[in-house]
Amino acid sequence: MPIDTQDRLLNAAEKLFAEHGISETSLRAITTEAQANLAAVNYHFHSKEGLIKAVFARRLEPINQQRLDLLTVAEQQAAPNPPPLEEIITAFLGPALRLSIHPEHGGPHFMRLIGRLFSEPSEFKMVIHEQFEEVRRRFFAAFQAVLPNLGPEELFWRFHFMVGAMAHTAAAGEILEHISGGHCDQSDPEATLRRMTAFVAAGFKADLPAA
Amino acid sequence: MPIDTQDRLLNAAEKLFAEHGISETSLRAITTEAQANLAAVNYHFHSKEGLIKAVFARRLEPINQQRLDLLTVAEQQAAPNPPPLEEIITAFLGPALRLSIHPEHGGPHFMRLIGRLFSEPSEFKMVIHEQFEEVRRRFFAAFQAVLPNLGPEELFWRFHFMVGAMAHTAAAGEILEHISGGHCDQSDPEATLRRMTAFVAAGFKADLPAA
DNA sequence: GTCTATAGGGGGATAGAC
DNA sequence: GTCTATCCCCCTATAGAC
Repeated sequence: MPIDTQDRLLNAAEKLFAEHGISETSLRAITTEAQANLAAVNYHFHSKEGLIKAVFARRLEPINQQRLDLLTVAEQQAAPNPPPLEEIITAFLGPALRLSIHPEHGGPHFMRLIGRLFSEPSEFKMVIHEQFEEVRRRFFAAFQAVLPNLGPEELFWRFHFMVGAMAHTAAAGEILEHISGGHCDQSDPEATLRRMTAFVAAGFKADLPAA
Repeated sequence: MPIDTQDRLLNAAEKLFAEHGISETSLRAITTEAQANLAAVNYHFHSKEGLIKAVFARRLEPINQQRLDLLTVAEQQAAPNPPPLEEIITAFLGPALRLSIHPEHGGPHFMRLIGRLFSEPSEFKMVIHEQFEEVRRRFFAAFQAVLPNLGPEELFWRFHFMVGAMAHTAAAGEILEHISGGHCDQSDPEATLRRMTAFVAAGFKADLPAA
């Protein structure tokens, strides 16, 4: 069955935004890729900005919902204790890292987009940060529960470092394989998830640096 | 003494690129900010692309040179043993994180630019990756020497995670203070360096994840 | 070296026919 | 809902006077 024009536009925009950047992608390029008419974007999304927001909204909500669900399950299983650190980290990183093997949820294209998102100019970021509000709050509380010896400042920094490792990996795309001389294989997201979780968990558990 | 037109253009471009993004910044905005004529960019740098490359070249070479120098010193001090892990990490992260307090070397503007660089579209990245070639090679070897139990694949991934934490922090700018509710203070780069080093060093030393 | 003026192209958005 | 045609703006780059 054929895909709706609206979805073809979203798919084309997602792909081209990820490959060339948002500002670098013209509506003309998008409508050509989607085999739609130039005016279709304005009809369906009112403007380029409307299209951009729609591209992100379509994917972000499910990912963040999945994160919250996984965290909830982990918390219920461990109750009344807090869930182990590694499980919290996996609940956060997993849904994002697994994107690459779910073409029906954007696959590698959206993964690169989301990785790049964090370093976009501030105008774009503001819209998106609201989407992460609840996720940040819930996970922050979960981290505090298993790491009671870390103050909020230190904890926030470590959370930030984790997001950096994740975003950088997501944004890297196939480039990573090239610069590593073939050492880094991204085709298995579960393997990447295990590596990243091990690294990040150790970082969270690190001794406080000497002041 | 007044500053050269060429430098005013580089400074203006650096600032505006960091604030709004490269593609989003027009030569008109740059020449206005620099109080120079529109044609000046083409006269001094031949094209917008020439200006972009000049903006990066001016700052990247000194940073990477400093990294190599710090690594060399650490290696000489520790010889014939490899330098401790923390010193290698500090040699890599320090020159980048300290940028923010050196206005004469671009300060916070270039810091945000360099952080964003890694997630720019591939066209920009290719030019830049060559600049990092030697740094990557030397540091990779240094890491291998102190962490002989890690295979090249695992080591490359951890190197990658470290770069992610650094780039994400650099790109975040003042946003970080807002979203952390004031918890994260970026005004002291040495404190950030200590935090990041502690986190990353623990990550490097983490046990291998179960396959 | 620095300016004005302009060429020449591409962009987003919209009106109005179908 | 979809198309064509077009408006109007802003962009980069350059020619040529000073």
